[in-house]
Amino acid sequence: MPPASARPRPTLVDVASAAGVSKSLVSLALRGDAGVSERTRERILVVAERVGYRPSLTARTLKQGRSMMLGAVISSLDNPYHTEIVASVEAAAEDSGLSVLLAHGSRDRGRLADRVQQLLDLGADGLVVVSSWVPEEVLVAAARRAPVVMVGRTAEPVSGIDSVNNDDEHGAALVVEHLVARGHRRIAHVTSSTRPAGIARRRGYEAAMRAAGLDDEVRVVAPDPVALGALLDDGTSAVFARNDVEAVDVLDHALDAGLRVPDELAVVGYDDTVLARRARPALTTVQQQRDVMGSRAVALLRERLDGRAEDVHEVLEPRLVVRSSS
Amino acid sequence: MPPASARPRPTLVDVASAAGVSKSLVSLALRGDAGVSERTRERILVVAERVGYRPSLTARTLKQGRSMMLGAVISSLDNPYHTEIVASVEAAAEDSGLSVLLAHGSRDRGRLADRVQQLLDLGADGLVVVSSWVPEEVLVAAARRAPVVMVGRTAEPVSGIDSVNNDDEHGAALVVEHLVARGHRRIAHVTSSTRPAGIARRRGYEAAMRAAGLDDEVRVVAPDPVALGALLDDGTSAVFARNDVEAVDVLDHALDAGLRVPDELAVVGYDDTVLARRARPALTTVQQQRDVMGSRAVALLRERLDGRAEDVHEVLEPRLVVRSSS
DNA sequence: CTGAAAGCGCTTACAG
DNA sequence: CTGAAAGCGCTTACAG
Repeated sequence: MPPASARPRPTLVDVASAAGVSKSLVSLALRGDAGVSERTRERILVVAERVGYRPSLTARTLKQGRSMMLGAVISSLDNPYHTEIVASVEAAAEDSGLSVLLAHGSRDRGRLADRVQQLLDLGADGLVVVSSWVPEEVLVAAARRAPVVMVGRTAEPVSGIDSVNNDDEHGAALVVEHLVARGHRRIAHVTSSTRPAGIARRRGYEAAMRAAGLDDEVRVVAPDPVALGALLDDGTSAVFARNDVEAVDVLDHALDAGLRVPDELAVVGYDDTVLARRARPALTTVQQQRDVMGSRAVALLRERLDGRAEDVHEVLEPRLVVRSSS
Repeated sequence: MPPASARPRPTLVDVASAAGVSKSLVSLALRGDAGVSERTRERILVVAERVGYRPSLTARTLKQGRSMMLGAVISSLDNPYHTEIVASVEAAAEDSGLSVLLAHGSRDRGRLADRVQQLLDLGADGLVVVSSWVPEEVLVAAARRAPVVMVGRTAEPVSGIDSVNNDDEHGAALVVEHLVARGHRRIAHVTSSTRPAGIARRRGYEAAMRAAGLDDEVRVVAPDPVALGALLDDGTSAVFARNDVEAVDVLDHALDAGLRVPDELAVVGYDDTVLARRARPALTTVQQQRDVMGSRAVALLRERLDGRAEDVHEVLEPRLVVRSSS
C-alpha cells in the first residue's frame, strides 16, 4: 500500500463526476458565481466537502496570471524591528484578501537576492522589501517583474520603486530635544551603522545638537566596550543609541560599570521594539508608525498593480516614547 | 504606457522563437538534458539570458506534481527557539535541493490552521511543524495531503506523523544533577507551561530531585512576581526555569530584589537560545541539537516521500551548557 | 539531436 | 441555468 501522502488529491473533475455535473459548473459554484442556482451550489458544496476537495492554488495562479500573494523580504529573522513590520504588512494584506509569503536572508546579500528571485518565480504579485541589504541591481531587476516597495529607510530611492520610511532625522531630533529638556548637555551618539537609517539618525543627532547650541558636545562612538568605557569616563550624562539593540548594549555596559540609569546616565534607543519594553530599566525610544507602514506598503503595491507609473515615497513622523531610562 | 510591472514575462515560447527552435528543446537545454548538443544548449542559454527568461515555478509545479518546496510552520516569529530551528531546517533542505516556505501563526490556533492549509494549497511537498499549537485534527488532515513531521516535542505522537524531539526529561535531569553537584539542595522549578515540552521538563525535574534524595525540596512555581518573591524569601538557592525566556524573568526578578547571581541564587534555563548568551550573567542552559533536528526532520520527510509507511519518532540527547549564572 | 502533441488543474468566454 | 472548449507555462513520452 502506498503511503497516505501518495494518495492523489481530488480535483475539480473528481467533484464534478461525483456530483454529476461539469467541472466548469463546479468551479463557478465554488467561487459563488451568481449564475449558479442556489440548490445546485449547495449540492456541489456538499460533494466537494465530502471528497475533501481543495482548489489548487498552483493551477489557479497559472490560469489567472496572478497569485494574490505578496512576498515580504527581511534581512534576518532575529531582528524584532523587521518581524514586527512584517506582522503589520500581513495584517494589511489580509484586509485586502492577499496572503504574504515571508522570506529572509540570514543577513547575507547573495541569499537575499536568491529569495527575491524565488518569491517572484513563485508568482508573488508584489514585493515588500524590509531590508537595506538587497543589492540595488536585484531590486531594479525585480521591479521589472512585479511592483516593489521598500519599507523603513532601507536604501536611497531607486527609480521605479516606491518606499515608505520614517523620518529618522526628525526622530533623532526628538531624542536630543528630550534629553536637553531634561537638562543634559553632554549627549553622545552611539552607532555602529553604515546603513541609510543609521546615517540619517546620526545626521539628525548632529543637527539637533547644533540647533541646541551644543556643537562642542557632539560625540559619536561605536558600541564597543573600549569606546563605551571612555565615554562614561568622559562625563557623558546621556547616550542616544542608533537603535534599541545598541541601546541595550549601552545599558548593560553602564550597569556593569556600576552606573545607575537614568540617574547617572540616561539612555535612549530607537525603533520601540520588544527589546525596549523588556529592558531594565525600560528604554526610552523612538516609535515608528509600524502599523501605518505596513498598510501603506500594501496600498502602494496595489496602486502599482492598478497601473500607477510615478514613484511615490512616503515619510512618516516618528514619536518619542519616554520610559524609565531617561 | 503600462507600468513596467505589467510587462508580461517571457515564456519558453518566447525563448524558443527568439532562438529559432521548439519550446521542448529549450526546456531540455535549460534543464541540462544530456540529449542536447553542447552548441545548441549554449546558444539557447544565451538567448534565454538575453530575453530575461525565468521559468515559472507555478507551471513547473503544476506539471510535475511536486514543488520541491517544504513548508515550515512556527507558532510565532518572536520565539528565537523556533526561528533557530527553522534556520537549521532551511540549511538541511537546501542541501537536498529543496526550498522552504515559512509560515507563522502569531500564537493563534485558527491562524496556524489556516497557514497549514495555505502551505498545502500552495503545493508544499511536505510540512515541518515546529509548534505544539496546531490542532491535532488539522495535523491529521494535513498528513493525508503530504507528509508532516513535528519538531521539538510539540505534542503527543499523532499516528501517521513522524517527529523529532529532544529528551526533555533527560535535559531536566542534567540540570538538577549539575545544581546538586554545585552543592544546591533547595532547587525550585519555575514553569508556566502546560505544553508537552514543559510538562516533560517538569516531570524530569521531579524525578531527578527524587533520585537525588531531595523529595522534600521539590517546589514548582509560576514565573509571576508574587510566586518568585515567595520563592526567594524561602531560602531557595537555585532555580531551574522551563525555558530561557522564563529564566531571564527569574534573573531580572532576582537582580531587582538585590540578589547576586549566581552567588546568592543560581539560575538555569533551557533551549540555549540567543537570550541565554545575551543574558547578564550569561545563562547556564540546556542545548538541544538544533542542527541535527533540522536535518533529521528533512530526512524523515524525504523518506516519507519515497514511500515509507511506518511512523518514526526520533529522540535526541540534550547537552548542558554551563555559563555564569550557576 | 530535435519537434509535435498531450496534459497538469484550474478559469473563462462562448454557446445553448 | 449548464456544458464543451480553449489556454495559462511548463515537462515528457513519443516519433523521426
